[in-house]
Parts: sequence; structure tokens; C-alpha cells
Amino acid sequence: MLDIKYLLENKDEAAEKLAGRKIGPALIRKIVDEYEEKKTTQKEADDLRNRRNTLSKEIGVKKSKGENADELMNEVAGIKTRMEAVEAREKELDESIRATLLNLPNLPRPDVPVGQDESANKEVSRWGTPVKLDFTPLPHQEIGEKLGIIDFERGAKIAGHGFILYCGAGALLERALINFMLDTHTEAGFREHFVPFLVNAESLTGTGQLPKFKDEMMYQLENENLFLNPTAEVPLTNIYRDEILAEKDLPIWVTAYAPSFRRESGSYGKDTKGLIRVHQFNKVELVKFSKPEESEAEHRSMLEQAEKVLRLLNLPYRVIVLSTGDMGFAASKCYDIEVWLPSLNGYKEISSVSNCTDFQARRANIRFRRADTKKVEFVHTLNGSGLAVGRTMVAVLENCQTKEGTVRIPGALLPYMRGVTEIK
RNA sequence: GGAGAGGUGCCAGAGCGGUCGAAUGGGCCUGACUCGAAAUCAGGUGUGCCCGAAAGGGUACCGGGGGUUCAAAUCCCCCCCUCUCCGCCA
Repeated sequence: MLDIKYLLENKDEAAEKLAGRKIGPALIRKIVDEYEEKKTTQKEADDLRNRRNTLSKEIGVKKSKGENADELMNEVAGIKTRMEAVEAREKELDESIRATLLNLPNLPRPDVPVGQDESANKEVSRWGTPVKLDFTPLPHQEIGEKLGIIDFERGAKIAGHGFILYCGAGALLERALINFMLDTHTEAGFREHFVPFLVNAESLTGTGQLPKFKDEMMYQLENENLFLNPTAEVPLTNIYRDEILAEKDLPIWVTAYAPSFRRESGSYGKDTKGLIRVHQFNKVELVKFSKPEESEAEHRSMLEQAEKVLRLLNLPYRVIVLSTGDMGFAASKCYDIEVWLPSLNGYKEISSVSNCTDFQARRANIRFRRADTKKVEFVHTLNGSGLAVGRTMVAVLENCQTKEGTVRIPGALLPYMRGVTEIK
């Protein structure tokens, strides 16, 4: 959620920044106008309430003395009639302003490339050299099926297309990746959590999935105010919803493994085969709560933390910074890490690391108190995949495949593989 | 799922129709005392919004929403959550 006062005081700048995020100036005008009306309406309502409260106290005094208070009560009755109308308008404006604010995306940081879509993204770095294979690499789904470690058909039988059944060494590898990632992050100082996999509407509003992305993104439970969590960013970020943290406790670094559930409606036809785009996938998530002045540095260090996983696995990747038009709703700046996939002869997104500044903190009401001034301020929240486990599986299968059709387990995973060094 | 109890400030806990943003105790902060500390004493200690240059003023908030009333933390209704007992279950 954006700061209404910022919009008010910087109309032109806000309009320009939001244009990069495909938001027209009309919406900003609307919200600013409504806010101006709200202020005068609130003033009038406050004055009316003040008069009523004063009179009510006088009535109380008179009655306690046994005096007649009919005249005062008549005046209050008159006030109440007007108050009803003014308060109704006040409420209407509040709700409309809030609804608009909840649907506005975060403002991009000044160093984010401006553009309408992914064509304006910029590569910032590369690591590793894609291996030159002396045979035609197979796509991961074929490797998985041939080795009998991924069963797409039975996954679909059990739950439907986009639900994956891992078997034997495949299941073991998935679990190894999760544990390896969690260990890597907790060693770096992230506190491990095990979170609820169902989340309520308040939590989803806090991180920004609601109200805007309800139908295309989320599975909702029937007759319940509960949703399958679309990313562990939601439960992790909401740990401190409606709380005031102490400055000395910041930054707070947390991590969790959780499955992510996504309806992906509207994306039919894209990445229909294999593990790339599915309805349930595992992810190890990183979340940070930081002071505003430290969030940029925290963002860079979070990116490095996610990169570390790929380096340890020896998987080549590149980092890109997303353009204003390609960033997620809550992000003010976002790096994507893309891993090398031989079957594509190119790079594919495996992690997204975002600085959400105070956007989520304002929605979720996560604040901290400055030690010196005692003032409360919104924290900055950051989140990043560290990494998407399913897509890491893809990268391992494809990059570590051999001419013989086997897969050699990367050294970093061996402690987690119960003696399996090669999947045959 | 059934029966009961309860959700009040940083914490504990009173208030159960008016003068209550809220007693009291603890914590914390400031000052006095002290070489320093402890103890003691005095004062202070919520958040949002609006007006204001500021000082300050107004308003709202006692789990959430609605209602009754001149007036609601207090009464009524709905919802959420916690605890105890029973049932069920990993």
C-alpha cells in the first residue's frame, strides 16, 4: 500500500512512477480528490461528535442533579440526524480510498529500468559456464520419466495436471534439496521456521496477493476464509503483522520450507510440460525485516544468499534486474536469478528476490520503534526464493545428466543422499 | 463437534451505562538522593486520523463487525480467537 500523503504531496512524481507500472493518472486524481473530500467530511463529523459528546456530558450532570434535560436532548437528536449522513459519507470515502490504495502496485526505485515488459529487463551478472555436452541433452521430464523418479501420469491421476509424484531417488533428491537449502540459509543466520500451509485473507492482504490476484492465483477452501498458501513469503512476512518491533532486533532474517500452491489460471499453454509451471511446488523462502535505510544493502545480501545455493550446486546462472513493467505487485526492485537449462539452451527463472520497501509493512502494519526518538515507523520487508526447489530439480537433472542417461548428484547434495551418488 | 469461562494499555489486573484512554501493581524513562549502585521519593510512559508553524486542540480505538441509548470498555446480536471439561483423532 502506498502512502496517501506521499500521493497527495507528490502527485506528478507519483503519476510518472506509476505510469511505468501501467497505472493511469486518472486513478491518482480520483484518490487525491476523494482524500480531500474525506478530510473536510471528517472534520465535520469530528465537530458533530464533539458537540454531541459535550452535550451528553451536560445531560449526565443535569440528570444526576435531578434537573430537566429535554432541551439538550432535543439538540442532540438534531445533531444525530446530520451526523448519520456525514458519517456514512466518511465511511464511504474511507472504503473507496482504501480499495483504490490496495490495488495500486508499489513504486519502483529510481534505479529500476523503465519499460512495459520483460524486454526492458537488464542482465546484471553471470556466473559459471554452461557445460558443452557431447550429446543432445534431454529435457528434464524425459530424464525423470526414463529414470522412473518422476511420475507425471500418476500425479495427474491423483490430483490433476500440474501435480507431481516423485518416486524413489526423485523423492529423495527433492528432500535433499530442501534440507540442503535450509541448512545453507540457517548457517548464514536465517532463523528457520515451519509455517502453516493455509493462510487467511488478512495475511494475503498484508503481502499483496489480495484483493487483486484472488482468482488467478489462489486456491480457496470452500466455506472457509482460508487459502492454500501461494508462497512462503505470505506466512513468513505475516509473522509480525500488527506488531511494533524494537530497533535493536532489526534486521530479522527468517527462512522456511513450504509447498506453494498456484492456480495459474490465465497461463494455460505456457510451460505445459514438466516441472516448470505446476500447481504445487516446493520452495525454500527467505524473508527479511529491515530498517528503511538498510533495505538496499539487505536486498543485495539476500540476492547473494540465493546465488550461493546455485554456486554450491555448481549450476550456471545469470542475474537480471526486472523492469518496472515486469516486477511483481509488491516489489520496488526485483532481481531474478535464471539458471542454465541445456534443453532450452538458455536461462530460466529459478528465484526472484524483491525489496518491497514499506509497501507490505503498511498493509500488514509491521512497524518498529526508533531507539533514540521513540517514534514508530514502518519496516521494510524483503523476500526471495532460495530457491524454487522444483526448478532446482529441473536444473540438476538437466545439467548433471550423462550420455548414458544417468544423473550425477552434485557434491554439495551428497551428505543428504543416503549414499546415492548417481541416479540410474 | 458438545458444555462452560474469557479476550482491557509493554505485562499482570480492576472497571460492568455517564466525570474512563481507562484504577492499582510491575516494567520502562526522567529527575532527586549517592563516589557509584541498590533501596526510597517525585514526575513521565499508547496508536491512527484531522486542525495547527509550534504549543496544543479535536476525534476514534478496551478481540472484529453491527445494534440499543442523550451517553457504551460496560447492555443486545453476529463473527473470530484463547482456555477448561467431554467426544474424536495424528
